[in-house]
Amino acid sequence: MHPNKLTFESENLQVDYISFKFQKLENSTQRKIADYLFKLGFNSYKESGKLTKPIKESILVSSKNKFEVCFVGDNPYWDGTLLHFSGLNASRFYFFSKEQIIDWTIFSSAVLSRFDLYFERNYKTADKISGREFLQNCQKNLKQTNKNSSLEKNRKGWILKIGNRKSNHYFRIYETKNSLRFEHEMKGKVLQQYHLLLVENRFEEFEQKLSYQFFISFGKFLSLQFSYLDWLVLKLRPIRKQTFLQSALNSDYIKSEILMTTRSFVMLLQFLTYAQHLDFEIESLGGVPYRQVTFKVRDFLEFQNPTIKSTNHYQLEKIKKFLQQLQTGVFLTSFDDTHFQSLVAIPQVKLEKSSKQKYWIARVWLIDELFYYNYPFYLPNIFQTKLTKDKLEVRFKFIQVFTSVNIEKVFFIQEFLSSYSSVISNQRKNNIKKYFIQLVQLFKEHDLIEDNYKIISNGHYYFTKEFNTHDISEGFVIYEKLSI
DNA sequence: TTGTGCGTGGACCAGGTTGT
DNA sequence: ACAACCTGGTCCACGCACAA
Repeated sequence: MHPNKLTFESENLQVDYISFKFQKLENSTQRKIADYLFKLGFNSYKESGKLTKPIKESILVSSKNKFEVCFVGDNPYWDGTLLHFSGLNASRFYFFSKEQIIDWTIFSSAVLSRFDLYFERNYKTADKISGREFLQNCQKNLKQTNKNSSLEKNRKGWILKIGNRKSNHYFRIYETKNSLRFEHEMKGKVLQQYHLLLVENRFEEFEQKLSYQFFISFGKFLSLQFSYLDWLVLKLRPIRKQTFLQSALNSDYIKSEILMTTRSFVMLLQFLTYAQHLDFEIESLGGVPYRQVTFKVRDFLEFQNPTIKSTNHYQLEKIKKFLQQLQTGVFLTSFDDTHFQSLVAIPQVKLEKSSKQKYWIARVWLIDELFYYNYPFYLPNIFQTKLTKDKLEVRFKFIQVFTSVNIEKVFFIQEFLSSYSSVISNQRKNNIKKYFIQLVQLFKEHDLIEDNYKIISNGHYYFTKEFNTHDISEGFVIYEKLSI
């Protein structure tokens, strides 16, 4: 399965409601549908849409059947009929659809009219605020926009309703026993486009589109800094609109501790970016397609750092060592995501000197899937230049903190400075702080961060619109901008 | 005079809201 | 549910100011 494909299963989305509409449903057709669904385990009921408290009448019911559907006819302002599958009934019906045992000719006069999905976010001990406080905060933010919302308490707990029930997109976030449930209700024209995908069994596309819609919709009006939305941030990063920078450095989530030198790790990041644009041949090893890329070692050196001569023996030697290290897999553990780790596993590296020419040629096998991977981060390549030790460490630290899960990025400067084993002068400390600020400016120019920051003083965080070196002696905070 | 750059307003679209 | 209506946002043409 393609890693960039969103499926309900991979995204942990549950189907919670499905309904179909019939512009005109004859009794005979209704009977036929009821019979058909009865055989699949669904009891049929009917209701009148006119009554506020509808009475459920049986059409075809047996105690053997565990599921049910409801026909709603006799509507005000409209003389069609709706067929509702609620909760588990919907998820059962969708299961049958995916197993391709639904005979869609029975439903030929029906159009998909509503589809609900939900995501369940379990409470975690690290959550700083309660679910209720989170909902209150969400509502506070929503009030500043023109979206209408209401926060109510029902017998199960608090529930935040967003949008108009009648509108095409309606959202509810509510408490359950040990989770928050994020529910999205889709209706109308937007949904009707997907009707064909469903009845033609094009589930990959169907689920891809609806999952995408689900994440984007929630992302549009929720403030992502809350821990209850950690799952959403992870989903949105790879599918957001990324302004592609020239020679962007693509990166996945990097661990807060890496077990190698900064220079080697930076070289790996550069190599992953470099390899994207190389010519290749596909070869299969044990059923898995690999890309065999071939390149001159000196070309990679030039890509890595255009300011040094590509014939620099010392630098070439370092790259060769690095390439040989690649196949040992020591780099993998520096990435947080296990799936990504498996993608950057490199089975083989070959170095050879062409007999006629004088340059070294490298052949590297990379998993082909890696090249279709939607990286969560595309960053300016801030390493393509000769860097002093301090500059390099600062730049790497910056990338490392930036490629963390939370959209709030906290830089502890004091801690960073004290990690130096030797005593460092105040002037040097000052320069280090300057390097950090330069990077903040650079990221701001690339529109990768919001323009409000925080500075840390005596352990407290203060909002600010700008800062300079003496404001950040303890540290500072920036916020990643997720444009969707 | 001509070309460039920027700011304004109107057309258009998508989306949500309202009335039946 | 549907159509009519409203709204906010984007895009582009147009025109103005300014420099070459």
